[in-house]
Amino acid sequence: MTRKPSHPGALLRNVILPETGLSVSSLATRCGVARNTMSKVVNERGVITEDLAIRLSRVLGSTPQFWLAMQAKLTLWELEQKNARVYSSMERVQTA
Amino acid sequence: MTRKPSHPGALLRNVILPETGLSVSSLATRCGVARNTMSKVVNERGVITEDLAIRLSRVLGSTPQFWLAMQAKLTLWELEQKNARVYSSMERVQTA
DNA sequence: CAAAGTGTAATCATATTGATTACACTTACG
DNA sequence: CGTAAGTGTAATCAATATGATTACACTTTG
Repeated sequence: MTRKPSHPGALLRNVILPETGLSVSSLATRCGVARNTMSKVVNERGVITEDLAIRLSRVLGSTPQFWLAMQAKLTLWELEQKNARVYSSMERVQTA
Repeated sequence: MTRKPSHPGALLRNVILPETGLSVSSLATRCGVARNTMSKVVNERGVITEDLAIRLSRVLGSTPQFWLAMQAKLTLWELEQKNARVYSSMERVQTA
């Protein structure tokens, strides 16, 4: 049981926006999404979808996989917490 | 522009199911999902969600990230094809 | 003051996800 | 033969997710 992985929005908010000098609004505009959508992500109330991962990578210059992997770590962690019972009841198949 | 990445279902269908001797039905049961859901994935008409990635990793013994990464490659490829115009119209921010 | 940026909420249309149910087909086996 | 198990597939449905739009109130900066 590890610590809760950080939300991609934290990286945007704490590092990338300050570094680039971009505002939430301008990042949203550049990515072609609503300001609201980007604000939710930056404030850790929204999810990085495949589409947004591509858009962020185009504008900010990393790979879509980077953003998706960061989001996946968090989503997987939350799911494991929520469904721990269910998951741990499943048995591993013998690899032969 | 690379070739279309293979669907995770192909790996299940061509390698893992034969290797383990599992049927689609029994894999579905072990994973705790409907037979229908698993059949769609195996026949490349369904998506590996985070939840299913965890279930598969529990039963088959790889990491959720493995299944998600494989799915993501395909999903990203399809998105890039579909929205090529939109994505290529976005400008990269100067890294300073 | 005014303008720009911000967080946030409500609403809405659309899409996704997965269970359920059903049908038809094949294969194995008594 | 017939019966059971496995299969692909489709329709339906409920629950959820996603994101645009609109709106409001607040802060900061010129």
